[in-house]
Amino acid sequence: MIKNIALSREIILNESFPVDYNVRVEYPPGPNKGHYSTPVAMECAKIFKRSPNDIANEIVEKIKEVPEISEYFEKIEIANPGFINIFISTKVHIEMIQKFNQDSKSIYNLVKTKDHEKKIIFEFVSANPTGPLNIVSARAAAVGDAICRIIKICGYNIYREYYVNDYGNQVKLLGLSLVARYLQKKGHEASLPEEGYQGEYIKDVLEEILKKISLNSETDVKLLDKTVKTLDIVKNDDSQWKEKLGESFGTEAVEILRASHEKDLNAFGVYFDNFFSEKNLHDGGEVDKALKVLKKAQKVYEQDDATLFKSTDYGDEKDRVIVRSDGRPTYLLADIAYHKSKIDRGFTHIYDIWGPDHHGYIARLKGAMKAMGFPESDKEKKKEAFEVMIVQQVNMIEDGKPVVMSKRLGKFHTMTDLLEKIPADVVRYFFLMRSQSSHLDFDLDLAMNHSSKNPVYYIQYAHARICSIFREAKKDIDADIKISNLTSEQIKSSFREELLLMLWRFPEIVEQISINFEVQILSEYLYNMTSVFTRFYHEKENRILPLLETSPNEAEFLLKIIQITRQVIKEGLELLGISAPVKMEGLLKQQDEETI
RNA sequence: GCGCCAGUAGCUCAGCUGGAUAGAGCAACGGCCUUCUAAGCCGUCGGUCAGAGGUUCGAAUCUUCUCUGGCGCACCA
Repeated sequence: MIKNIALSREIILNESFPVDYNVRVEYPPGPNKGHYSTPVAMECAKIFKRSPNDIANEIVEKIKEVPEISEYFEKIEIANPGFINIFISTKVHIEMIQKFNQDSKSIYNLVKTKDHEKKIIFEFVSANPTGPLNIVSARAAAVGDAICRIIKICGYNIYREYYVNDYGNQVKLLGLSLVARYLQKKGHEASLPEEGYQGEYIKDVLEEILKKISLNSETDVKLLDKTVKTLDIVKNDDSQWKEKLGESFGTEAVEILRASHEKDLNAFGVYFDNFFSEKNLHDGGEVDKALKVLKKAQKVYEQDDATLFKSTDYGDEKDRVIVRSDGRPTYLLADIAYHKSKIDRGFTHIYDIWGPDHHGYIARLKGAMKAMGFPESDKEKKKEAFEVMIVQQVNMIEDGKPVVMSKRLGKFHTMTDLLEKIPADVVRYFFLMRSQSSHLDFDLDLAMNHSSKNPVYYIQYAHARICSIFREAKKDIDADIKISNLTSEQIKSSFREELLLMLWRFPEIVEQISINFEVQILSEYLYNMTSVFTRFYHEKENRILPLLETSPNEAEFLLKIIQITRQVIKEGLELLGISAPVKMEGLLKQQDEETI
């Protein structure tokens, strides 16, 4: 609908007001101000040096002259200081109902354009494989997954990737931490390395490695086995031996942890097309290649035996070391190589979601992308072709106090902890309720104690109610209900038009999110739409079962409305990765027990 | 010191690329089950949008400064 209005306005505008202008269409604050409105006259006032009201008048007159456009508008009003308020006609409702009647894809107004040919890669979560997934990773997973689902439903190709930092110092440290735990287990004196990983999970990982050794006889495992068996005769201060064992342990542990991340994410309903290994990047010489590209672009220089990238050329506050004085590449260079691989693999749009501790990193990586010649921006959309989003931190609040999270000290709330306490549907909704770029206080007590008042249940409840009505009416929920002779009176009364208008917004909102990635708009919308539905539901005139006897025509119409409502809730929740239950009995029982 | 995110109702937060009377939920108070699920609905209470200037027809939104809070500023990843 927005598109139709904007389009019609553009036709009109181009005639009398020849200006390249993007017409905005908004939802007005109240029903007396129209169903849709546009401030375009006010925005153009300055350009043409005329009063907004004048311009608005002229536009409205022009619209009235074009019958194929004006038949969609019941009336158009001008409100001070120059808003054009549009009231849509019954014809629009009838056409929209038919549209929703077809397969669910057709509601998104999918016209394949050249824009749909772009290849998008979306990288998110990418947690270090040195410990269990934490809450921020869970948030990133929820947000990234929802954005991917929305982009996909809008007809784009999207590839989901997870970058695994299975290389470097942290892996070594992880391995040495395991060696220390192993020695302790065998009754030797051993202390964790400085900055080592202290979490309890290290012991579980160790057990799993040892189990693997006893079950498996693959070559590298064999090597490990041999090393372990000779342990007792080796002095435990033999650092060379420790290094070697640490390396094997580290490699094994990283794979175990990575696999557990994947498992946790799958349980959360999040899937990836690929897990991209940093180690392969190093082993395959890709890191050196990236360095060569930067050198060729003349964006590197040497200083004190180290190699630096001139990120200041791209607005960074200082140049960054990419090769250390001892010749080892830094994480940044590897990351540049990783992003180079994204370009090499033919992706035209590269999006990342990073954790809050990486925001200082954006400038330098964006600089590197430019240095490698990746297009700066996509002029048609407002997003750049390479965009990094930051998911801000999550503070877990328990008993009114923030819970301290630290991976190194082993005191943290993992994603698994969270999902044990709170159902995945609720966790997802909480993470998707607010914009990812702001801090989030996650009140555990509130999430658990007030779960029955939780907005996600409210939405699911509406879905269950609709399913229940169809059960009671003995109708198939997917039945093709034909509507005939719809009158304007039928639509206008008892919150019906309010609900319909709300429903027509759904594809508009989904499309909007596919461009700006602000997922919380969808959760907000679903809640508000559900609220309008519940009001509609409670109106006596909208009670369907009695009407089936007295006025089947009316009943069919109402069934059609709730059928579409159900379709929107179901698809909307699906885009957020949340289930749409047919019944809510389980929770009802729970609540009854509480009241007894 | 520099940078990022923020400061909106008692609490947690929405408020879309400036637009009309600043919105939800929770909490508090008062109504509504002979009626398709009361996990609900209706109503009441509650705000100097941290503060001060600037831009303009119009600012919670953009901009500058100040104050407050959180986080980040490695030849770690």
